[in-house]
Amino acid sequence: MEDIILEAAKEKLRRKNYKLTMPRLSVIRYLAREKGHPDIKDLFEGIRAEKNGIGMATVYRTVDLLLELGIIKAITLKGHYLRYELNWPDDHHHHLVCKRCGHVTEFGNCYFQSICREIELVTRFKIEEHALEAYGLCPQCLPAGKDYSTENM
Amino acid sequence: MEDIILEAAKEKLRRKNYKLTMPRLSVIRYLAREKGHPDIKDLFEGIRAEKNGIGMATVYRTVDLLLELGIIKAITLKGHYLRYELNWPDDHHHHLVCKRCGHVTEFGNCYFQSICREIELVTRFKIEEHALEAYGLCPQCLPAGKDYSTENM
DNA sequence: GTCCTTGCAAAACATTTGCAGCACC
DNA sequence: GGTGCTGCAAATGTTTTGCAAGGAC
Repeated sequence: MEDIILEAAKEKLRRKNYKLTMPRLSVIRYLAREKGHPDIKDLFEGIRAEKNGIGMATVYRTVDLLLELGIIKAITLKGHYLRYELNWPDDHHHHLVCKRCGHVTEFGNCYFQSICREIELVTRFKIEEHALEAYGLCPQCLPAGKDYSTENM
Repeated sequence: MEDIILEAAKEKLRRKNYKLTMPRLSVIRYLAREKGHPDIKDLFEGIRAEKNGIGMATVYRTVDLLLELGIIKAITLKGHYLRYELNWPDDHHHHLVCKRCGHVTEFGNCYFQSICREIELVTRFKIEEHALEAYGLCPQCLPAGKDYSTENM
């Protein structure tokens, strides 16, 4: 699993004459291991904990590079720092965020493509990508006994 | 038009013993006038230009308060600062951002409610709100002669 | 008059840059 | 041995806080 990403990453780096160095490897490994959509500080602290000596500046530079090469993706959630995840091929999903504990879950059902052309005709934009985030309460934070009705959207 | 928001704002402020002061009024007026989804710096500079003397700290505090009272809303776009807009009642829309010039357009077609319950059943979350952002090229930035086909999403 | 609110300055925090030394072909 | 990469420290940029003075009610 992780190997697919790693091989693809090596290839993308090589193609632009970048090296697969320890910090770069660490960031990819960390993201492959931690499914929790860490932010830049989580990355820094997590990597520093396992392998002392990495600097904050290096994490910023590494993340920028991996983003640019499409090896990782950034997700933007309401009022928080950017969070990062690996960019698996053909993995189209969105995020569901618990307003109480902050836990992030992924969901795949996305019917945006089906209305995309309609919006393109109305706005005359050419749409290239999109992001959808839903906010609510996760099963753990949801008081027991309440049902799952949809309102206030 | 603007009066509706202003009256609602006054009422919400009064109810919590806050006053309708000049900076608060300026932020509301600025957002009513400028449709361009300004960020915090735009607000600061725009307001300072018309009425000298406002401080950055005040803009931060004002925006926080107006957000808390639901008088304005924040929108989170990829890799940029938070942007703000007035919170009109019953106005459900999303944003379409030009990747080249940064221009933000609104669109109203949103069929997320119809799949919301499906996602709630799968994830066991209770969904309370959502945000959808689309990124692409606006008509001005789109090279002439190209068509509006949908791909790479 | 009483609080709340403000602007300014300073503090705290986040991000970027410059650079000498290291690591890897 | 040349090139790119790193960690550190310093510079820069952003947000928050403390506080005395001013303003809304």
